[in-house]
Amino acid sequence: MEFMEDQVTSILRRNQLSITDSRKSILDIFIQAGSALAHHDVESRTAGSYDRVTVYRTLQTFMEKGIIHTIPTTDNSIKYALCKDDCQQGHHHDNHVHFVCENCGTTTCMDEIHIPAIQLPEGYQARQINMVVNGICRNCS
Amino acid sequence: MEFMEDQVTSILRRNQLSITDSRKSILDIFIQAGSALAHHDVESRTAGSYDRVTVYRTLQTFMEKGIIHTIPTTDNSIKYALCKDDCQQGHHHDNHVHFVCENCGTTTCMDEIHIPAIQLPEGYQARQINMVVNGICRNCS
DNA sequence: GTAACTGCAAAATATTTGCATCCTT
DNA sequence: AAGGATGCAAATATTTTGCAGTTAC
Repeated sequence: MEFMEDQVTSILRRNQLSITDSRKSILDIFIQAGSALAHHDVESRTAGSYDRVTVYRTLQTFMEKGIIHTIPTTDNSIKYALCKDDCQQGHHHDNHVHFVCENCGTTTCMDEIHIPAIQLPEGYQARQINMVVNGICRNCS
Repeated sequence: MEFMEDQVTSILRRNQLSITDSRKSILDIFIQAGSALAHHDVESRTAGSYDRVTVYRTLQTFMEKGIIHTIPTTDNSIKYALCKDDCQQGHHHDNHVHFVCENCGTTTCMDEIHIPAIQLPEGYQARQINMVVNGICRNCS
């Protein structure tokens, strides 16, 4: 955990969050993972170091600060992800593509792919667009 | 419920499901609603006529038969929807746009809007694409 | 020192499973 | 009549809340 220490504390500090073990640890887990994680994934990776309630509250705090965001899924699992650009630059842009691998289950944010505009019916106003692509990822193909 | 009786029984029969009160009733609820419903919504609309477990099992059965499908959401609610074309013609096409109103919470399937193609990075294969648009719907604008 | 964070206990909510009974075919 | 569907009870899983003790600043 030492390696990412600077990046982790920097993100927390920038968001006016006090630097605690659980926050550092959970944030580090996201950075190391590089993909989206469900509550359960986070919990299992902390290996019981922190109370389940702390994990819930930490995820919620990170959500409120915009450090992580949820990814829409068709099953009932809520997945959270830390998107590279958002976090390093401190501004949140939501409109990116998410890829869910049907083989390994990994969910990744494809920040670099922009979502094409679509034509909505009369009277509808879009504020945010999410695109979720299911298929086979690079590792599994 | 008499009005939709034919349509409802026809859908059930086509999917080799026995015609029971709860199935007719729940299917009718989806047809009447015209938008996506969470488990909770279905349950409250049955007004306690059926056991909660029956609702779970019925939704699962409908899912397996392809009568309804889930819609990706960013909150933890799973929403189920019956898409007009799918159900009337018995073939399932998943690639459509879903609109979630931030004001009234209604989720609708926009079957008529096709999802534009996107360019995925090397090695990724798309099988299904979901697009979820958040904004203000026609009724709320 | 103080405000905020954490852990524990417990409540509230959501989902699944087993089994006996009832209903559709 | 037989197989499948339902209701009930209960087990399991998930999420939230309150509060006392601890920690970051």
